[in-house]
Amino acid sequence: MPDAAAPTATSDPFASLNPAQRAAVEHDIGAAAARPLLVVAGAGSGKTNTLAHRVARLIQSGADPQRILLLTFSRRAAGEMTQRAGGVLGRIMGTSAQASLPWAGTFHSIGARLLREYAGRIGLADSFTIHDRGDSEDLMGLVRHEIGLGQTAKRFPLKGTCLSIYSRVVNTRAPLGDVLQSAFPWCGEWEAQLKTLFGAYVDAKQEQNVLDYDDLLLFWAEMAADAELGPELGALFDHVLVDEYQDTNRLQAAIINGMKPDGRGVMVVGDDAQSIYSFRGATVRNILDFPQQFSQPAEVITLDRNYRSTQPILDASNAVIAASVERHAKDLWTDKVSTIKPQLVLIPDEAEQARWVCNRVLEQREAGIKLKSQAVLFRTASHSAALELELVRRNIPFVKFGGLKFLEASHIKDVLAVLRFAQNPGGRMAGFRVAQLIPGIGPATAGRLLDAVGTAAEPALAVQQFEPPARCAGDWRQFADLYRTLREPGLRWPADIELVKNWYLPHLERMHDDAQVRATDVEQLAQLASGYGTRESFLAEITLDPPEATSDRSGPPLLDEDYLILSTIHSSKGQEWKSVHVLNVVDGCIPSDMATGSMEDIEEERRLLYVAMTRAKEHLHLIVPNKFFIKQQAQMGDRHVYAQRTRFVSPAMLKHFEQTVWFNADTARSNKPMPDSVRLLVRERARNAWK
DNA sequence: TAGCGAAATGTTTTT
DNA sequence: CATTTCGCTA
Repeated sequence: MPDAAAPTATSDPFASLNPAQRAAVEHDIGAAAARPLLVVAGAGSGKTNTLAHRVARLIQSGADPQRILLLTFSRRAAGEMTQRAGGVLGRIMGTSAQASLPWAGTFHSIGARLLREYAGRIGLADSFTIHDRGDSEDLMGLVRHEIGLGQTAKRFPLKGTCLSIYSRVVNTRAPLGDVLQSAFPWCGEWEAQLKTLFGAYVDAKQEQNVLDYDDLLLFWAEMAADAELGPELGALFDHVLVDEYQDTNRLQAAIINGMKPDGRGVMVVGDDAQSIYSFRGATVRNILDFPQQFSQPAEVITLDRNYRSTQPILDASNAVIAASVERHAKDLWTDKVSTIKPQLVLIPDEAEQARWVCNRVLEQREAGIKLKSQAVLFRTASHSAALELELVRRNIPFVKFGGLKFLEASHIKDVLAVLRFAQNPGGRMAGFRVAQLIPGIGPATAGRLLDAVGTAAEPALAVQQFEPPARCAGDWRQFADLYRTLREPGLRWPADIELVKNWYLPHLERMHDDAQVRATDVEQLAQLASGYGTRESFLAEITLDPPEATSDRSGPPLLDEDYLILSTIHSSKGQEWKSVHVLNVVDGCIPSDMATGSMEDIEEERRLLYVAMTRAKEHLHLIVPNKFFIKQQAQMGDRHVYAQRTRFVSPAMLKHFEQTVWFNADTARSNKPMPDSVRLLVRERARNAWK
């Protein structure tokens, strides 16, 4: 986040704040109880900084850091906030001691912690494991199959769709019928069957002692709504601070409301203009309605001074967002003058787009902007494919955020499944996967095994005694021994993962040609694991906060090495760069043609473009390829599509942009030859990365 | 019933 | 196009 006014060492650490930020920081300090507070913080308005100062100020005025609940969007944000608050605190108290905020984290991770602590009280075994999206889908698929929805006369929604519907129902707290009508109209006819399916799905989860993402919020909300537990939970915390409030859903609002019905000590920060997670059930209504949500009205403070971008960039961004329908009105302003307007670059096609971006990135690098200070943003992970090829061809190192995850690789899933099965023998998805790693064991045998384990008092014993088909007896012995060891109480983490690794590697070798590469990943996972205290916390954290960046073929960039940032717009949230390129700013990509169904969808796409644009500090380029390649459904095959500039940049807004038309990047290159020195340097670096 | 080869099928964003 | 699902054979 923007370092608004980076506080300098002065007698008053709050002197650097502007009046609005200061008002937020000082809100009801010294009063008997803080009234609820909504801070509407525009992009780049020093939101993180303000929140960190607020936390420091609370602690300074006597609040107990152990009793501050700080809910952030990602763990990275939580870490940043803790660190900054610690910094401010250090200056106040004259110590360098870190403010330790034990209750800082995402809704989901805090939920997992609370549930673990309260498990006994709500009839949950505390050995529960958490299903990630993939596991949840698989379980949904299994249940779907079991109750015979697989072969209905007309096609029944796929498991992924079913899970999306279920998740939306839970997160929006809306009746199934409404959700189907508004978000999944083509599934409307299946309402009754879906209801049965979801019931069975919930039963399966409970039987197996597993929770999915939604349960972490749902169970927490249920506790908060309980007459006895709700007040008890609320009493754990004197202050509840929520970041990125525009991206919370109704379930999350209910959690806050249940814990703090009078809104005492509740402070939320967000920007309705940056709400981009409605597909996850987030509703902009949360922030719009917040002022009236509690038994007493909330105070509202608006931060509209932007410390990030130049005025021309803000002018263009303001123009884009001004067209949206409902919002807390605010126009961002700054005193950063500049004569450089954002560029709107018209380009023939995607290949030229990739070349143009590479040229421009290198040019800017020559001009002193490090690769790390430049980012390329796009709506969909696959939009960067052509660019990635070009970057690799030119040996420009990059790291990509969003899109495919480490966690989704099958070999990583395998290893985690073994650990999960050891942690929670009732978790069938994990057990099912693990058993089938052994050659000779398929779905049927695996099913028998799980039945045996499920009814046994001592799971390890059941595994020992299980009799698989004779031909896999040897492999089976090895697994049974591993499992027994993993279940032994004396085992000290991370010894577990070493054992699993040794057992798994031979299987990996047998199953995959590229076992080498995969083994490296497993090794990496083991490294990661050693950073956690227990198997339980490792499993919980890794599913709730997976390592997010994937750096493909350009080689693993060393930490201190310079590399370009590629990111989906969603993953770019809260970040900033000196120079930002936005790819495919055309109708069909932004707004995505998947999201042109309702007006709300389109509004969200507009905000998405706004978020992308407001990431830029000095240089902003919106690139509009005239023609782009589309991998369409079988109907017409792959084909080129002629695209229009996005509808969100209307003709009236063009005055805010400098338009550039690029017919052919080859000609362009001969006009502006790319300096050889750069190419050589970058190549050398890339090569050195392997030495 | 395991495991392989053939056919269909569908594509956003993420905790 | 690449993954998942289906159906067949050993």
